[in-house]
Amino acid sequence: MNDIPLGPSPAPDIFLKPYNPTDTESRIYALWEKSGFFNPDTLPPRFQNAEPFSIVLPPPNVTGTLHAGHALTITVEDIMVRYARMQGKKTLWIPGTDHAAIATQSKVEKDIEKKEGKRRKDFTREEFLGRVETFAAESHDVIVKQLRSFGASIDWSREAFTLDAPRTLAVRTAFKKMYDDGLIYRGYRVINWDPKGQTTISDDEIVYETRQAQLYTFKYAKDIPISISTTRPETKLGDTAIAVHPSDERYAQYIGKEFTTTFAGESITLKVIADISVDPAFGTGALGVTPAHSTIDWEISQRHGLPLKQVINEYGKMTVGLDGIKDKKTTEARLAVVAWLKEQGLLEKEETVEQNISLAERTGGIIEPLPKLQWFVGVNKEFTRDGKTHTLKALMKESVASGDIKMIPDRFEKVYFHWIETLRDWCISRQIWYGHRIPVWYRSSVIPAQAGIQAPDPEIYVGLEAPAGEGWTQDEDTLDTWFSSGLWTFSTLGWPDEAEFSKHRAYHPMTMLETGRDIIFFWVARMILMSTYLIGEVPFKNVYLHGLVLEAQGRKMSKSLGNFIDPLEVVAKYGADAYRMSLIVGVGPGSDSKTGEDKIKAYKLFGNKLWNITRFILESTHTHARIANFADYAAADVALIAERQALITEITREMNEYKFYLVAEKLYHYVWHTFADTILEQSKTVFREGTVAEQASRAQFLLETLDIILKALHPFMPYVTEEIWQQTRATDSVLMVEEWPGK
RNA sequence: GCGCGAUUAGCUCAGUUGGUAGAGCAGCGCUUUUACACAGCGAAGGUCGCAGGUUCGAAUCCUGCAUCGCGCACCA
Repeated sequence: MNDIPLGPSPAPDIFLKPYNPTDTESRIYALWEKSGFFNPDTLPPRFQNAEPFSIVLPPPNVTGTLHAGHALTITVEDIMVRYARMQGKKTLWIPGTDHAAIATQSKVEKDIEKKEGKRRKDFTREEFLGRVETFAAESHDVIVKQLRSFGASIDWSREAFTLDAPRTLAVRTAFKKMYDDGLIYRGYRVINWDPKGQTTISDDEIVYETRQAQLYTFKYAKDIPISISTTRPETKLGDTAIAVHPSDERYAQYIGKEFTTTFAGESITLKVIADISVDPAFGTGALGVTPAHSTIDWEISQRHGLPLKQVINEYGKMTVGLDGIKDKKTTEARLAVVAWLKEQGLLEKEETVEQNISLAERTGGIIEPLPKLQWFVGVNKEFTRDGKTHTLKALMKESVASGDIKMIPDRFEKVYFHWIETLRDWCISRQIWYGHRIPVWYRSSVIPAQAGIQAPDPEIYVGLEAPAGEGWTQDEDTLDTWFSSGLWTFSTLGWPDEAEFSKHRAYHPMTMLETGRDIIFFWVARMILMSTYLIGEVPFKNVYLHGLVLEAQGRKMSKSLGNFIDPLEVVAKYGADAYRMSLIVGVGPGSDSKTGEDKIKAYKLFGNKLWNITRFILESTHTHARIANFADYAAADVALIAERQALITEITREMNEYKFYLVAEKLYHYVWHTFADTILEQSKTVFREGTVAEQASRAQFLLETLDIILKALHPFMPYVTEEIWQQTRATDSVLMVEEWPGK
């Protein structure tokens, strides 16, 4: 197959000009798409019975356009996919986008408020969703364009969306099964309320920020002998107990006693209880228990059967108290309560402390713990399958502990286990409109979601479609976006349609899951949960986690800082190959990296170097036909072949170990400083002064080495290598499906 | 508080199972020689965070410490 005469012209005209990525990239991507090789079903025959390699793209949020982090994701995955394909594997890479519920909705809300001064409540649910969908569609189109521009060799025929019809069926099926097994339940408890977004969020959607706060120490009343400390005096109107450590002798005499007083205008009754969660060394060693407005206190109250008293509403305003407290925001009420304490002579101490405050990741709202009726996934709830008892938490742990899932780098396994240890039930209902509506219908005189716990127990129906009969109302809430993305490895393969899923069964578990280390809990863990429970197997065999892409000074890229690099601009200026190389070289799995234009520019020059190397080889060998399996190599070339082979063996091993950062660097070094600087320079002498045999040998060596370089570099720099491949032969072969040069 | 990671040339980072340090970029000098000036050649640049220990020998293994970053927990 290598017997291809190069023809009379020394090198095609295109090589007379510097390499121009812009001219090449769209043309080459079109060639690949036309080849059908992105789709495993239309790969050449030799792939059809081969071992599969499967991977899903972490679906980008339709909240805007892709950033450098996405570019890294796509680059790493495309390297994996192209390498697997060149190894002859039947390669499937599934594209898709994520509706990203709360992220997208809050983005659209902000845009509408900024441009039109309107809020969500100024629209009907349908009108508002129309706006979100329009926005999501625009984002989607840009994202798809970006994915193509990066060179992603992804199967567009299988593109999915987390909110489309097949995925909706998957979500409802999963929900129903989990509900029937008792793993999804509805419960009234203290949740994380985001007053800004007007919704609950899960524990993982909280970010912490250290701020200074005032810690106040005071008595509730003159005749209550115990002092307590708090940074939130306004919540004390909702206190129903004082907790002390069981072995704290200072307070032993009060345990079991009850005190009633009027605190800042609100009558409160406090029972003194003993609980081991209280730290006797903190503050006064006594803790005012506010069951309705603190997760920890809620748990204490559950242990002791304490009443719950809500004094703050969904808007972060007080519902009880004196004038100046009632109907005021908590921050304002706090000062009023402190003033009242001073006035009453109850305040004993005020000190400044560092405090972590909880913020909603998406909206920045300060989390207000509130009691609410919500839907949860019970991670500790036992269920039986195949005669064995399981919990979701145990399944999640076992998947990694058993080695069925391997994490790269492996240190993340420890992080994962630690997260599981502290995992609590997952709150999955959200009071937002954009997302999967909860597939639950109620029938009663009141709508329970609005009426709270006081509502009479309604008739409940959980199913794939609305139930028959009159008077049914669907739950107003939507599901946490990660509920649908948790199903992603199999909802993209046809599940729950058995016939469809069985066609793609060989691809599941996926060979690889590649994503950012920052979503190991959000996504990786949730996929493991869903897959082990619903399919009975792990979702993937390997997890490769990459780090954050920071800008040149090591800060996170963000639009507000203005240090945001638009990947499309980078591609337009330097080409996708250069951008890909800059993201890979020197960046090991899991570690954060910095990008700067200098680095990208350096790899643009490298593309041009390869271009000129090709030109030189074509010009200096055009009188020699390519000879397959050439055997008469001169001694010097035999040595060079050995050196080349050693490199290929080494990088093949490193590719298998996912050390792409090393392979890219070594190839760069070999091409530039060994092949070009040394071998090509020396070849000039060979072609000028060597014997006919030496010249023939060298010509074959150069041609063969160029091909090997193109193959080895192809996963990293697909465009320029494919372009050279196409320009240097007359056949219609496509480099993308050539065989990797090493074993 | 618990855990993880980082600390190597001005910058960004390699350094596989321990054998007295490497690359890229930037900078400096020289060179316009017919693949490429989007280039070539050359020189310079580091007591591998600190302190101990193991070893014939440690950037590499062990212990402790420091600084930076991150995660989790706490957040009365």
